[in-house]
Amino acid sequence: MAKTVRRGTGPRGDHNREEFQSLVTKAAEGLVRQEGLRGLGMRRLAAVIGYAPNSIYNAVGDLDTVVMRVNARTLERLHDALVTAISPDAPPRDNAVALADAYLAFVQADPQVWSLVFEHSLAPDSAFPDWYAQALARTTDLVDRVLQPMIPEEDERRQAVATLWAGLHGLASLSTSRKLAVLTPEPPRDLARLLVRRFLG
Amino acid sequence: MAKTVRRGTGPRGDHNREEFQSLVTKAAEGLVRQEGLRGLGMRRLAAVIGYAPNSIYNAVGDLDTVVMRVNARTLERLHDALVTAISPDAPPRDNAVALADAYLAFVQADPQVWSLVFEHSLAPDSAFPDWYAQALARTTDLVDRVLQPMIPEEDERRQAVATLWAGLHGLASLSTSRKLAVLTPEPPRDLARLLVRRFLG
DNA sequence: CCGATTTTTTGAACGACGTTCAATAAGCAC
DNA sequence: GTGCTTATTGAACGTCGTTCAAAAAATCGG
Repeated sequence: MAKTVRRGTGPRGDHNREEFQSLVTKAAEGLVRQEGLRGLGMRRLAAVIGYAPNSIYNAVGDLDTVVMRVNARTLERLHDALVTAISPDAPPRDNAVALADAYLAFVQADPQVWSLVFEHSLAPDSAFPDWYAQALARTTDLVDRVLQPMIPEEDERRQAVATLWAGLHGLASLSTSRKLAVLTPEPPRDLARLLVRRFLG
Repeated sequence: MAKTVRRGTGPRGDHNREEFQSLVTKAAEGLVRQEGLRGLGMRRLAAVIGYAPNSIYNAVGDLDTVVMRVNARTLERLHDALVTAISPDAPPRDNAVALADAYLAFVQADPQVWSLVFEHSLAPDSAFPDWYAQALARTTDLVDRVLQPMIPEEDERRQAVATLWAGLHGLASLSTSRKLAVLTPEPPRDLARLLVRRFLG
């Protein structure tokens, strides 16, 4: 015995790089889910996964990078949730409403993690990350495809997608920060349906 | 001489309590305007106004309180900007579009300070501050009055106000975080007009 | 006008934080 | 085994928000 005692340094061999990154990301997501952005700290995160902070710096990067990774995962999860909400043979209008419903359901089920995507503001001089733009485009493309039969013209449809997307975002954002309930008792899902129906005429 | 030398303690008599609070709020607003939420720190704020951090704690409170005060001021400024945008004898539709324009112009002119209102998320267990709800209601009431001739029924109008307000917020929010330009090259003002026009039929 | 009390102001300290440095140990190629 | 790369760590640095206790100015009662 006493052979497996850690002496403090050296690789453990428990994870390869990718596994460790995933471990860090999921642990960070859990912290945010329970206590929000304020609950996510480097030392705390390291303690949760049972490593020293430096291991996170080595394999992932600083706190901003960790947040970005959580956000990337959130966008993927949102995309998956939206995909299962639409059915190819349903009327476009129904699909649009179903997308709005799924969006708000996703946000309501995981408000703190979703909020992290927008609470975290990247430095205004740094370039917009490519993977981030792509993850966003992958999701809004879903809306684009749903609207295609209703708005065949490309530019017009792109504007409609952006506007509807922003509208849903606004409803979700004000909802999670309790600024929507102050204005009206209606659940955000009803307002989202109102928005989609009125916008699509 | 040397009579006016500060020896480190005791009131200065330069400001009464209200003036000092206003001084702190405006200095904090300036810091946020230049460097965003990350640029606002207690020690830095104290240094800017030439006092010790403790004086801010004494007269105002902790950093969260300072942020709240800046946000209250921002909502007031937004309200003033919106009031001057509408004219009582214009068609309601034009006033609605004018409100949207003024909103987005305000955000574009002061994006960092405006973002602070939504970046700062209050603790989820604490009660929603009354003055905050009132400042919000004061502003959305403007929208309500503008829509009154178009949507006479009260409940329906309240929902329309909330939805439009959230939609504008979403456009502004995605715009300041550069997440809207990724989707479409149109300036947010055009999308806001699209939203208002389509929504109001 | 003076003494007591309240209010304002401060330096110093505390604990926690993000991040970096230098050292050490494990895994790996040959 | 030997040398090299990689993972891992404790300790340190500077900064931060906040609190404490003391001191000085303002205020008030007589």
